[in-house]
Amino acid sequence: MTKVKESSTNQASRKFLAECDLTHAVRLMSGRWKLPILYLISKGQNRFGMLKKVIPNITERMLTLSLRELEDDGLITRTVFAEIPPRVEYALTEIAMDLLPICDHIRHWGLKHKQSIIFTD
Amino acid sequence: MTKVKESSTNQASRKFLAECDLTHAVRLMSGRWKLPILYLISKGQNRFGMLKKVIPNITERMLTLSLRELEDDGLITRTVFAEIPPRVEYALTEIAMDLLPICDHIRHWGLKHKQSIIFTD
DNA sequence: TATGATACATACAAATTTGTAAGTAATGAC
DNA sequence: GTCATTACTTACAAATTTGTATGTATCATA
Repeated sequence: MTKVKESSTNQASRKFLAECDLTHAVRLMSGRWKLPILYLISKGQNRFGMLKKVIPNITERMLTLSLRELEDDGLITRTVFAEIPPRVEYALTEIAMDLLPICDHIRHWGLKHKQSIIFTD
Repeated sequence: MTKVKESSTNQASRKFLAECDLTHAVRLMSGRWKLPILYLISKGQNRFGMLKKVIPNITERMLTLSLRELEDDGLITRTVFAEIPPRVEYALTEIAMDLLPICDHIRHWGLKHKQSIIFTD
């Protein structure tokens, strides 16, 4: 969620893990607000103000940071319109749209997992 | 990776997000070493020492913490044998095995994403 | 000239995750 | 009695992520 910092074991293993396609992918989804944002954009909530309204608890700062990261990771595009007051629209990229059906699988598994825990504890 | 701390906005939104099956699921996979560990256990690397050997860069502390969390989350089981030197074996739970095919999807998407970035930058 | 609307930016602080270094416990082999 | 083996634990520190509070820019409208 921030810039690259100094070199360290931390950075080294991050790089190492990025070589694996799986951990690379999971890292892209890993910010707290990333997937909610992606999902909502796909549902038409494609402006800063809209997202702010529909995501409870998110702060403007985190919304900004998350949008920037999603953009840097090639998951959303950002279009600025030369209007006042400003208008900026976000949209999913193709690769992000490919992620949506996988998210359905993950969501389904998440529910199953919740239920499996109820019956185990 | 640690205990529950004081109440805060942070905790509040974590709880909120856990209500969503998708973010709940992603959170389970989100530790840096979680999926590598799960994968390796599924491939027969089911002891502490084995995992330590085959996962470059991981520290004993992180391995311990990750294994504990996976256990707490119901993704692996831990079996202690009454031997000296100690022998402890880990195994995937059923719900964790259900995750494996989904991981294949995610991995495949991760590769596609990497390629999409190469051709865009 | 002041206000509102929109989409941010910035300085700072708290919470969380990850890493470093050293130590523990049990016991059979030497 | 010392050592090796295995699977950890603990105190501490660094790095990363998330949150709080406040400020900025533009221009049309009142």
